[in-house]
Amino acid sequence: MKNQEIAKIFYEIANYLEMEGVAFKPYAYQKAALTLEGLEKDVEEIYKEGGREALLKIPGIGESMAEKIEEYLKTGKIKYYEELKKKTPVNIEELMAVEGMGPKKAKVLYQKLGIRNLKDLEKAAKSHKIASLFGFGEKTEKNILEGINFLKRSKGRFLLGEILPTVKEVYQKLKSLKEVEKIDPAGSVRRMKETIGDVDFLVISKNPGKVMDFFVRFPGIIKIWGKGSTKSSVRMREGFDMDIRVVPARSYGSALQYFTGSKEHNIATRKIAMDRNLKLSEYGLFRGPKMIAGKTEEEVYKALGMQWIPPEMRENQGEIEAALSGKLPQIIGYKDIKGDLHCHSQWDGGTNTIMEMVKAAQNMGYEYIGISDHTKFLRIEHGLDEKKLSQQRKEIDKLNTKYKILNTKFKILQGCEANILNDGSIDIRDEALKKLDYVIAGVHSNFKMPKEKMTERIINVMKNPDIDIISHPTGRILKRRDEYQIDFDKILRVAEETGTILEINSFPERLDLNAENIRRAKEAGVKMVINTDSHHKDQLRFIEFGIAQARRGWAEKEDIINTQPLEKLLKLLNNYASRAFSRSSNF
DNA sequence: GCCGTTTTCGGCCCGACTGTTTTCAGTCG
Ligand SMILES: Nc1nc2c(ncn2[C@H]2C[C@H](O)[C@@H](COP(=O)(O)OP(=O)(O)OP(=O)(O)O)O2)c(=O)[nH]1
Ligand SMILES: [Mg+2]
Ligand SMILES: [Mg+2]
Ligand SMILES: [Zn+2]
Repeated sequence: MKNQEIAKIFYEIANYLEMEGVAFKPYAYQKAALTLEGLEKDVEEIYKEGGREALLKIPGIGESMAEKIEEYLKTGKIKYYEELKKKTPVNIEELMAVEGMGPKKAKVLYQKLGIRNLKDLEKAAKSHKIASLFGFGEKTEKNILEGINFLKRSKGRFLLGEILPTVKEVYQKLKSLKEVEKIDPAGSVRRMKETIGDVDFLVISKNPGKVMDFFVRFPGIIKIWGKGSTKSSVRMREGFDMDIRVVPARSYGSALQYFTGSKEHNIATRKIAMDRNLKLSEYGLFRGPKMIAGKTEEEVYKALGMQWIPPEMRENQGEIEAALSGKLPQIIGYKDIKGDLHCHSQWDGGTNTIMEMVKAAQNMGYEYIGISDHTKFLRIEHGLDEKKLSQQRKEIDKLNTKYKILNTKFKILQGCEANILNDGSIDIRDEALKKLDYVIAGVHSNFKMPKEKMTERIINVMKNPDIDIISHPTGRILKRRDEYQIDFDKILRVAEETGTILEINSFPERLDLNAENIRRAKEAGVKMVINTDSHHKDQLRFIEFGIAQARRGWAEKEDIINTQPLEKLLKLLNNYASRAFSRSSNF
C-alpha cells in the first residue's frame, strides 16, 4: 500500500513550499497528506477501480494532486517533488522535529551555513555559528542544542493505555490545588485516540498565575518549553509533553471545544461560524464584539446550529455535516457492553482461573463472559487440543450449574481462539468446534503473505460455518507491526454474506479494527464484537479503549453484538452460523 | 492547490508565547 509513501511526499512538498514562503499551498498539501495517511483503502486500488475520477473524489485532492498520485503509481516518482528536493537538499522533516525549528529557520540555516540535517545542525550550534545570524541569537542557539538532546531521547507517540494512568495522577494533583475551579483532560486524550502525542489539560481559574507556577514546579518535569499567563508547556521525565491552558469560567465551553480538537475539526467548525458571520475562538462565539456562547460546549455547538458532538468523533470526517442536519448517529456508550467474548484463562497459560475471570467480569457489571483460550497450533502459548477443550467444557458446565443453583443470571460461554493456518483451515477438528458455544479464529503466524493469498486465507475461514468471529482482523500492532496485506473490501463482502463477526480488539497496542475500518464495516452491514483479549483479569478494563474506537467509527449499539443480552447474543451467533452454513452449502 | 445550496474566483481558523526585533516573525496549540 503506497498511501503512506505518497502522504510523506506531500508533507515534504508542503515543507519545501513553506520554506519558500509560498502561501496556502502548503496547507493544501498537508491536508491531502493527512487524508491519505488516514485512508484505509489503498489509493492504488482506488485508482485501479475508478481512475483519476476516483482520486478526485478524495477530499482535498484536486487535478494537480491527482496527477501527482497517478505519476507516483505509474513511475514511483513525482517530478515536482524531486525538483524541489534538488533545489533545497535538506532533510527538513528531521530538522523540524527539533522543538522551535520550522521551515523558515531551516531555510536560513541552509542558505547561510549549509545545514542539511540534524548532524550539521548540532555541529553548527556547538561551534556557536548560529547565534550571530540575523534573526537568531544566543537563546535560539541554546534552545536548538537542548531541543536536539530532547529529540534524541524522545520515544515518539505513547499508547493511550500506557499513558492514561499517569494522566489520572496528574489530573488528581492539579485538581487538588485550590486555585483550580475545574479541570478536564483535553486534546487526543479526551478524544481517546489510540496514540497520544502529548497530554493536554484545560483549567478554569481566576488566578492563572498561581496555577501556572504550580504546574511548572510539578515533580517529574525536566524541561519547561514555555510559560505564560494562559498557557504553559513542559516535558515530563517519562518522555511526553504536557500542555495546560487556563481560561475564565465564561469561556470554558469554547475553550474545551478548542482544546479537544482535533485541529481539523476546529478549523471546520470555525468555518461554519464564519459562514454565519460569527467568530469562534477558545474565548467564545462572537457576533461582532458580542459574545453569544461559550460557557458550555453544548451552547457553542447549538449556537452554530449543530448537535453536540462526542469528542471521539471530532475528526472532521463528516461529523460536522451530520451535526448540522441533526443526523449524528446514536453511537455506542461506555456502559453498553454486556459481556466480553475474548478472554484467556489459566488453561492456556493466562494469569487467572476461569472463576477469577468470571468474578472480574461480574465486577464489570457483565451478564456473560466467553472463555476463548488459544488452541494447539500455538505451542508457546500452551494452546489447547481437542481433549483439553472437552475437559474445559466440563469445568465450565460445572461452574454454570453452580450459577444456576445460585440463581444468578450470569453465564460462562466456552469458545476458543483457533488459529487460521496458511490455507485458511483451522487447527481444531470440526467435531470439537461444534461442541463450543462459539468459535473465534485469528491469524497468529505467517503475517507476510502476499495480499491475494492472505485475503483468500481469511475468506476461507469465514466460509467455515463453525467460525463465528475473526479476532484482530488486520493484525496491526501499534508502533511495531503494520497490518498484514489484505483486501479489506473483499473481506467485508464475505463477512456480510457469511454473517461472520469482526472483532474490535481493545488491547492497547492492537485496537484492531481501527476506527476507519469499523466505519467501513458498519457501512458494509457487517456486525462487530468489542473484546479485550484479556490474559489477566485486570485487563477486562481495556474494554473502554475498544469502545472509544467504535465510537470514533460511528458504531451504534446494534452494530456491536455484545451490547445484547445473553439470549439475543446466542441467537445472533447461532443465526449467523446457520446462515453461513446454508449459504456456503449452495456454492 | 482546493473548493463552492450565498461563489468557478477569491478566499483559506484564530490566538499564545518566545526571541529578536525597535514593532513582529516564527512556531506552536
Ligand atoms: N484552532 C486550532 N486548534 C488547534 C490547532 N492546533 C491544535 N489545536 C487544538 C486542537 C488540538 O486537539 C488541541 C491540542 O493540540 P495537540 O497538538 O496536543 O493535538 P492533539 O492533542 O489533538 O493530538 P496529539 O496526540 O497531542 O498529537 O489544540 C490549530 O492549528 N488551530
Ligand atoms: Mg518542531
Ligand atoms: Mg495533545
Ligand atoms: Zn487472544
